Amino acid sequence: MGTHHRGTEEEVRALDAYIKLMRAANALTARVHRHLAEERLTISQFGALEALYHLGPLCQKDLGRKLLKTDGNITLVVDNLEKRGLVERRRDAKDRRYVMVHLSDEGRELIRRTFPRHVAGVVEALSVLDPSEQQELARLCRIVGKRAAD
Amino acid sequence: MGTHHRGTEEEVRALDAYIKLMRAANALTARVHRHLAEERLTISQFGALEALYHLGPLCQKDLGRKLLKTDGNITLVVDNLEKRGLVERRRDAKDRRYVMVHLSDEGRELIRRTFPRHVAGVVEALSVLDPSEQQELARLCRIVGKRAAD
DNA sequence: CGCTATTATTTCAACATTAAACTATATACC
DNA sequence: GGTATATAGTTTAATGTTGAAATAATAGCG
Repeated sequence: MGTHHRGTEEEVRALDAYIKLMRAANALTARVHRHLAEERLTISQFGALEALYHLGPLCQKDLGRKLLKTDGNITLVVDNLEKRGLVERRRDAKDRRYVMVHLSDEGRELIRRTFPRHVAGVVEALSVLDPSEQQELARLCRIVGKRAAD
Repeated sequence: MGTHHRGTEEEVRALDAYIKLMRAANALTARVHRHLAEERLTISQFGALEALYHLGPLCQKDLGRKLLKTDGNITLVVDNLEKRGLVERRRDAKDRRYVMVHLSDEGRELIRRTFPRHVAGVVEALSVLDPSEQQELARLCRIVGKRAAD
């Protein structure tokens, strides 16, 4: 087991699952990032572009909700995407608190080109599990994630 | 399912598992960090202290291998722990390339006090799964992590 | 022995991330 | 209508994170 802790069975079991889950997440993140690095995209930038691509223009608050990130973080990520001309900020005329983030043509083209490779990478990484195992993994993670989130 | 992508069954299944795994890892990380924040410890700092506590003094390279982090990262994390007096750097006399990192008395006391609460938090977060589910989650994550790592 | 390759660590630039303080705008309600 | 409250976004300080370049020390080998 992946832990050096001497504890009850319950503790060792929970710690082992925890560590394995974290390592799997880290390893997957690193692998996915390898793809993205070729386009000089970070994972956060890719996540933002993908959300805008699939959901259409979003205000920064909603973007943060989708990506589970803080306001300040979204400000920076959008800053960096804007610098590269991949997205455009448009202040909402009706409620001037909101900043709607739109994909630029270049951003749309980039995410359209990049997304299939991302999908292929994820499929490949998870192909070590058969379909029912993938579904079981998703089910267990959903339960754990839901509990941990509250 | 957690994805808006229109693709083959295989793709949707893999993406769903991927997203659920990432969200579970994020949520668990945030929850664990809540505990640690009370002691003004980051997750990385806690990880380093824990490794030193359970494995004894390590050089920074080995610490990085345990925590799956880069050399430069370890330098910074150890810097911050050292500033707080929780660890001590000792240059190896035989091979002066190595810096051995030792827990200070204060660091040992802190991790001894903190670790049980960490364990309790992990046990609590995973208690939504029964024992066999936890083991299955660990098994699936181990497989995915191993593949993704190479 | 002396040169080369390897290994451990540090430094640096760029980006991520959070929490907290702050600004700007809009809403609610008396 | 004016004031309190809530919401969106920005800024700042601290830490993390990587990848690449730079340092320092050792090991291998002709």
